[in-house]
Amino acid sequence: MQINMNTIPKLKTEMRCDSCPIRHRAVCARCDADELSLLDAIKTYRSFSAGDPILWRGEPVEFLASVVSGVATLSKTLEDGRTQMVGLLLPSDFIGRPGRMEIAFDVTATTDVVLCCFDRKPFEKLLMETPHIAQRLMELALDELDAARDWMLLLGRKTAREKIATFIELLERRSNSDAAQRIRTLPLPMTRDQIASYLGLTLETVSRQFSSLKKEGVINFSDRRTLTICDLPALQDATGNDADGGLPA
Amino acid sequence: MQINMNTIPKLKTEMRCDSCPIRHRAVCARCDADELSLLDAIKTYRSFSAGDPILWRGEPVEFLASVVSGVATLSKTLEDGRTQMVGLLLPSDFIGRPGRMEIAFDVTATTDVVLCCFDRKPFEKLLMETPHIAQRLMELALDELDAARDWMLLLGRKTAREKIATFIELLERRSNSDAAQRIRTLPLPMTRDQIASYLGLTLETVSRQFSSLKKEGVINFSDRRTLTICDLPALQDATGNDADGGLPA
DNA sequence: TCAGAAACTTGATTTAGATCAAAGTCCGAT
DNA sequence: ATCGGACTTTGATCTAAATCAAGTTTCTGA
Repeated sequence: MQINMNTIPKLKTEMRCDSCPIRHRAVCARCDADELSLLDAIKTYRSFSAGDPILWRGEPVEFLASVVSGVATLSKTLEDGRTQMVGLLLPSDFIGRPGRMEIAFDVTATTDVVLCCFDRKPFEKLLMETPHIAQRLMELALDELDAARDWMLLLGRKTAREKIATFIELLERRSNSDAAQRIRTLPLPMTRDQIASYLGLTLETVSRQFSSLKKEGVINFSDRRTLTICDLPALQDATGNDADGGLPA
Repeated sequence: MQINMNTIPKLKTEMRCDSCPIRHRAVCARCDADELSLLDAIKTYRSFSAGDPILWRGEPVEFLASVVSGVATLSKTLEDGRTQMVGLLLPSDFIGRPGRMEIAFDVTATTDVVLCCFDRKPFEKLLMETPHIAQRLMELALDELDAARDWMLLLGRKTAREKIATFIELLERRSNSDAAQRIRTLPLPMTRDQIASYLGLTLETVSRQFSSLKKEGVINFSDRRTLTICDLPALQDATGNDADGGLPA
């Protein structure tokens, strides 16, 4: 199944940027109407099914892209096959690095994914000429760096329980669930195995920790991919993070 | 000892950018002579002694800076005191985030450190007007992101031995040692405790792994802060990384 | 020059999570 | 409707690294 971003057919859908779900968070967030139309002119949508590889490590990539919908993962592998997920790509996240064709990890769709892709050459030209795009890209990169550092703390020092609680809290925070709902339901976008890979655990440990949080009434599963947070404060308490968190949004 | 970057006296040394050791790698790397003189006008050197805190988490910072010499660390702490180092700052690395006063980690000097500091306001202005600076800053941020992802793999999946070997190999790679020397000697810029914090281990495990690599003849210590790599291939083999590594430099 | 502290090493013991193993559940395809 | 495989749960056992505990070496400052 040698599908990848370079060979997948382009789908020029009719979606207008105005009504794009990630319009105000993605790399185009700061663009005005004129700038947006420049991006619009070079964009192409591509779709991937759950499980499809999107990019492979070391392979040259002709595109840069924003995730429009769905969830993709970045992962790295040691020579003997141990793998670690090094990033989750959720809607509005950006894929690719200007000025470099190769990436140092594999990108895989874990749910059905739609990408908004930009051909490298014209995008890089636009980047030079459009500070609003360059600035936003920098901001996204720095946000990812912050997230990567949070994850280093998790991987290096948190217990299995804290890792699971942090993961659930992350999904909750990045989901578009109705704000002040006390009981929140969210789809788990990955298998236990993939969650384990993200958290530096084994799938058995992930399963046990889910079971234990469930027994304590902190969470519940209506089905194994659909999670309910029954006690958000207890969950936050279990993350090991400082309670402060900074100013209210 | 409430020393920090905002209160430390500025030392306007006479060093000219031309002869600066990080001229071609730091945020100024792409600047031409004119651009360099703009940076020169707003730069100030600040010195820190080994052990000094440079910045604290959450405190507003009036400066952005490049490391000129010495080694500093970024670290994060959980509420109960467990800490994880989330970055090593070596000469040419950049500190600070345009557009945000606060940082999410502590910065500490582990050796004597000299920073080349830029006042936030004029630097951000310059950033807007000077694509060569903005581009280089983006490149540095993306390099750090790559490094952070490598470290996530290390923290999540490597054994203690692999972590130590990777760490030594990193120091070797980033040191300016004479290129094709078969036996290389390098100073360890940190204590065992700090190394443990960087690698997600305890200091005892760090010590044991050093001892074991020493017994095998892979490394040697002339003094506990001075390391000799006796068998670089064996060391690289012990990192768990792919042998390929990409093109020769 | 020496006392005390900080940094480091090494050994003994414990433990969180990995590994090994066996069922149980769900889902899509015939 | 049911078969087969992918995914998940739970239990038993093992182990790498943490923790606990002495010592030893090196550095610092009086």
